[in-house]
Amino acid sequence: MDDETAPQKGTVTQRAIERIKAMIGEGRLEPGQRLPTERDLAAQLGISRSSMREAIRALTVLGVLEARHGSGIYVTQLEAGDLLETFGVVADLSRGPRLVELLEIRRILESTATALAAARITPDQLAEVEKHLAAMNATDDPEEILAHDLAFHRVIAAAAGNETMAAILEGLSSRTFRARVWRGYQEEGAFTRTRREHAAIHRALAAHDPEAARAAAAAHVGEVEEWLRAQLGP
Amino acid sequence: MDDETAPQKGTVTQRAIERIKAMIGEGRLEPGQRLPTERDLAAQLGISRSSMREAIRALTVLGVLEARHGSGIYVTQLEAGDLLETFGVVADLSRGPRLVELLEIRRILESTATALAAARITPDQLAEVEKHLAAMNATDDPEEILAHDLAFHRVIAAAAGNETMAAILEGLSSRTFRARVWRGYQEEGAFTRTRREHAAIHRALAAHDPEAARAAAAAHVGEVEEWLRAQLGP
DNA sequence: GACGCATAGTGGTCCGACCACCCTGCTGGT
DNA sequence: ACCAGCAGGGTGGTCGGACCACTATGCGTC
Repeated sequence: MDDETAPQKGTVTQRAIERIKAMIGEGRLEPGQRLPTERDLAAQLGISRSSMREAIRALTVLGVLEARHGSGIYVTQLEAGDLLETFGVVADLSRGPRLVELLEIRRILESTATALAAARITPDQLAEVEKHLAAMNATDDPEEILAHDLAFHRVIAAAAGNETMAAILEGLSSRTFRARVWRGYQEEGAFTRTRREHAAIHRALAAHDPEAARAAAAAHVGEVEEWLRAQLGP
Repeated sequence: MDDETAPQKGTVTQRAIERIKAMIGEGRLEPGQRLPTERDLAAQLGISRSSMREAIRALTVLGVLEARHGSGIYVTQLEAGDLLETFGVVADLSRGPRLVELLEIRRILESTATALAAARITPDQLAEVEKHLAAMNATDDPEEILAHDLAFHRVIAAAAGNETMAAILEGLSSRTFRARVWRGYQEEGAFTRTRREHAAIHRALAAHDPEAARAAAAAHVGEVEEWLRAQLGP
């Protein structure tokens, strides 16, 4: 075995990325822990600081590491939000048929999350849902409506009790993604329908009726899905 | 307005990443297209080649760009597989309660995908499912069983017709993730139960019975989920 | 004891050089 | 005329060093 001198697979930067990921996976680096300096890390792996910086940058955008200027490099808490932020990138760069696929996934997850929320939601959380519902119906500013719409679903996802699912749904509802689809959808006077659907979701949540919540959420997303499918069609 | 000279938000590298992402989002860079050279790009944005390289590396690990040594930098096809490869990183670095959450998501998506597959699967695809099913039952080598198990579900996900969902499920079944959970699960003699569940899924697919397929797949993943939940509990 | 400043250490940026690889076009032969 | 082989230029990959911007620590001062 000569793994001592020449592994030599791929670029050095890629190898550095794998090495650091492995350290975290093996538990040698705990969440929140501070890493050695860039210079030390580069020396340890026998590569230049430039290459090490590229590796660190890559792991930073993946949400695994966090660099604090003047302080050091730290492992993130490795929570769902940290790691799944990149999911929003997928939504932002997707177009055409893939947008429909993403909405289909959102429909599946959102309906399940809403059903779970119906069973588990607390009075406080329900009050917050109602707050955003009221705010959404009290204004005509599309920006404000969109913001409260996002918050409405975010609270519900949080109430479902699965942080990972909430993070994914957050990515699937990222500002640019929603804005792109919402614009055209709302231009067709879908406001009243949207309000009716939101009211139905809220009713199911308040009644703690999971099946009704699932149906209402699925219909809510499904409406947009159908509209988008028609847009892309002939 | 002085956005001409000093946007100055975040690091220059971060800004470069956003700029390139924006170019793709606005359609100024098409999938498969070749970018200017690192040196030219750096000059265009007024930054050093080092910083530009970090930005490119970051977008490379995100699956947005692809660098070919000696040839140039290209935009990927931006397909689900390219962009969601990073989803596997999440699965690899997750532990404890988050593993259960990931399995819960996999149960939801896998059951839906299997139901869709039951309605849409072609004879050819069904034959491939049977091939892996037979191969899985014909050996005792855990490695081989795992490989055919993965392929079994991969074919089903593909038959569901949603490439994005298939890519996510692929990430949720990545080698290291499955290996870590499967090892302990199978050590408890779950082989026969797994085989029975796989047979049930195949039966539902062959009968083109979506509801039966959904139930069988949900039970299949749910078994592992329950086992893992028990492992983590007291 | 609390405040403020000097200082060492860290990540952020830039530069210039060289290497490894790919592609093209030319050259030489058949 | 055609094709194989080679040589060159262009590209990403790596390296080393220098300097800047920011943070945190500790010491001195009040």
